[in-house]
Amino acid sequence: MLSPSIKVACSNCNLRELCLPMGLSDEEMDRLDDLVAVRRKLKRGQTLFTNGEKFTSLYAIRTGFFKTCLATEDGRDQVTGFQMAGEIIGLDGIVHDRHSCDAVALEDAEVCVMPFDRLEELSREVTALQTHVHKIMSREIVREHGVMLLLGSMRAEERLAAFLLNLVQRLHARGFSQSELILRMTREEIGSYLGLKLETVSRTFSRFVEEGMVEVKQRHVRILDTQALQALVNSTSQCH
Amino acid sequence: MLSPSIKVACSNCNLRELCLPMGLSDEEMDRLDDLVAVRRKLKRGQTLFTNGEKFTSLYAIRTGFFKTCLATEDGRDQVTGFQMAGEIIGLDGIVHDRHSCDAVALEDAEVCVMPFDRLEELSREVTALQTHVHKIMSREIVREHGVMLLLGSMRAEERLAAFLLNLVQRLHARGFSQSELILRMTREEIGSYLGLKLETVSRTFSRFVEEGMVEVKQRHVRILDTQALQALVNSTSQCH
DNA sequence: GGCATGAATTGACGCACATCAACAAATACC
DNA sequence: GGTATTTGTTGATGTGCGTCAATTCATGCC
Repeated sequence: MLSPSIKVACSNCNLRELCLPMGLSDEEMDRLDDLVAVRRKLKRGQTLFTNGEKFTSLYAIRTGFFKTCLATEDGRDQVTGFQMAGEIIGLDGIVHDRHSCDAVALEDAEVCVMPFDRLEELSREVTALQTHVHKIMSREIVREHGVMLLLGSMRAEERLAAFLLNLVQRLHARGFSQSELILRMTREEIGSYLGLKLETVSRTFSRFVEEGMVEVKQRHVRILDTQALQALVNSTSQCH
Repeated sequence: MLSPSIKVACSNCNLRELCLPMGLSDEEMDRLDDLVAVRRKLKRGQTLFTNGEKFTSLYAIRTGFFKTCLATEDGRDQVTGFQMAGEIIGLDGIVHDRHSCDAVALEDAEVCVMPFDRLEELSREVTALQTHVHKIMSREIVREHGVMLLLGSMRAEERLAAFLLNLVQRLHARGFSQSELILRMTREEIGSYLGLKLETVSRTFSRFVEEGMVEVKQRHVRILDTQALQALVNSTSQCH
């Protein structure tokens, strides 16, 4: 717990090396602090924004875990990503000034609200910020390329292995374990993200357990053999 | 053919309503013209950039048709997009200062080379340009969301229908027919993009023909029943 | 604390798409 | 202009994952 006397600001946020203020000078960071006027707390299950809603701000996740998902009229529901502390959501809204997906908190969360017009204004003056905003958007594009590869050409085992490795890697960058993680999402949500049915996700987990690659107790996962998972991911070659 | 006396510039490019200079004043457009120092011609099959190559510029397609694709060590090859005149490619390179995919000309093509550092510089001064760059990146993110939905939850017929409709819609915005198009890519490339094998693409085309929805003669496609294709796309609901 | 509800697991079965293969058509290349 | 190569079509067969269903296990709620 932060003592109430310590200002909640980018400059003393422990995510500053991962989040927007990465690489900014003290003075520049102060200006970014001013911009982040509001923080918003969400309970598990609440939506940060929804499809069709007017776009005003990007959101930097301070704590908690989100999913973004696309729901179509005909009842399809595709999870397009899972986001954790230090990551930025809302980029989808920029094109049409409306959000084109839903962002839902998968656990109690807090976000920094960054009004986009002010962010554009500031990034016209602070080159490092401009660069960083561009990189964040580009990173998202590249990430989605990876998901397309996964959805387009991987088998269930490969998809789940890639998913787990990606999660631990990101958690590790945030100071968590390289081998243990708690899934914040259901099997169904994992399945939606990976283009699989929840039963297939469950079965694939079980197969990983049988083969001694992971331990799974509900949402608690311990990775026992990272190498084996990694081998699974880059190896369609061996399978035929 | 342009007479040699007419300067090749954004200000008299017939794509200016679709490309970067959209919504810029004359003076601003002149400044963008200066930035586009080089144009580059490519023969069919040539690559504009490849995975790992140093990132320097974004490219605006003047003429021709491209695919971007991701090739992994283990021989997988995922087409991540098809791009036509007026569209911008190279955004993937911004994050790591290296391109993370290949861009290949599917027919003879010409692109405007836009050095990214100069583009950043100019977009710090020209607000409309800054906005537009952001929108272009956001649009790409949203497009990829759509592809994820397609790959994650659609059946072969739905995927191909969505693909065809998307293509004609974009071609139509460029002044081409709403119902006729020439595919610049092979069945295999379509399949890669849609997460299907080329045989499945071929069979699905044949089924569309049987049902009178399209005419297909090799790469020449005529859409006979847009409604039916559209109905296919948004209707998992009916299929179970 | 017990009941209700949602989440996860596991099995049996079916199907959409992949795979393998043969052939036809178009295009590229001497 | 004829041959080689690439691209596309179609059929037969296989299989990975989806579907349906039953059961167990958590979690939340009076």
